Amino acid sequence: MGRGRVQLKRIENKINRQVTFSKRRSGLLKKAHEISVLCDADVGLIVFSTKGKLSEYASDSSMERILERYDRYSYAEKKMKEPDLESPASWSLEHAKLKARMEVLQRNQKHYMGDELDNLSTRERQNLEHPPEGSLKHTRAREI
Amino acid sequence: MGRGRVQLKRIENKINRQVTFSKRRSGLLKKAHEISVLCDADVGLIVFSTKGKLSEYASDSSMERILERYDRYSYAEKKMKEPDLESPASWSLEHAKLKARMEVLQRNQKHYMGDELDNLSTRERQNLEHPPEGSLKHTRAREI
DNA sequence: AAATCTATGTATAAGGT
DNA sequence: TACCTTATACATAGATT
Repeated sequence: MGRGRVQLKRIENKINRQVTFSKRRSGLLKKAHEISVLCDADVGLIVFSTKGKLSEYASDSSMERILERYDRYSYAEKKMKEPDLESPASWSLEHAKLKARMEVLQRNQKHYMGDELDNLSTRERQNLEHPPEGSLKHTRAREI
Repeated sequence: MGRGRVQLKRIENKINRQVTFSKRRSGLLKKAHEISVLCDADVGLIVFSTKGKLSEYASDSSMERILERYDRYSYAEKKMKEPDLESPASWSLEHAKLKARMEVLQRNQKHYMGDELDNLSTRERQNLEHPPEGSLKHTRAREI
């Protein structure tokens, strides 16, 4: 592209790497959007820069919903292939991965439900249990 | 691209849409890979076709790890912005999303731990509790 | 670091096999 | 259906500001 071929290997010059990242990231996000619109595809794209900054794109549905769909699909796929009971080692690896992810989510929950819940007024707690009309609508907007 | 401009709207012709999807998907996956290598970025890409078929790309680290990182980042970001205690409605929306995702993961866990655990031999159960050396190494290969 | 400018390399829309 | 071909649109490396 541009004035010269590109070797598919890490760009060592820090400046060039950053510039190229910025250019290509926008190109990638654009293409992700295009395929989602043109082809009616559900797309989720997550990009962490070297420095750890997050960029993301999610079609129509939110990233949250796409990741849920991904989880469900991955699970269904596993069922299809019939869990490999012959190799409990690799099986327990899958389990460990799931568990690790669970723990992250649980930690989040705990913070929300525990620590921060203490700061909420009684009224706010009631809203948690019985959310005002409309506040959850988005969550159900599109079944997959 | 190609022999004519492209309107950014859903391709109505089913055949063309499928063909374009196939071409663009491979282009998108390629670009995702390129930016990850050239710019040392951590990339996760999830694409569901109209028919619901999944395609995915994940750099070095596995998709599982990228999604964990995404969860952690999202959570940290939320903390930075300081939970908006003034609007419990939107707050409970976030909570509902998290909870929904938890439930998917919990369902997966349950299937693994419940139904299918019954089919494992005693030896295999022991491996679950005390996995053989090396079986979990991959999970810790790269801290973020 | 972001914005603009171009020469050049790529992706891909149509069409063909 | 999937793989070629080719004309054209697009993306982008490198340079400049």
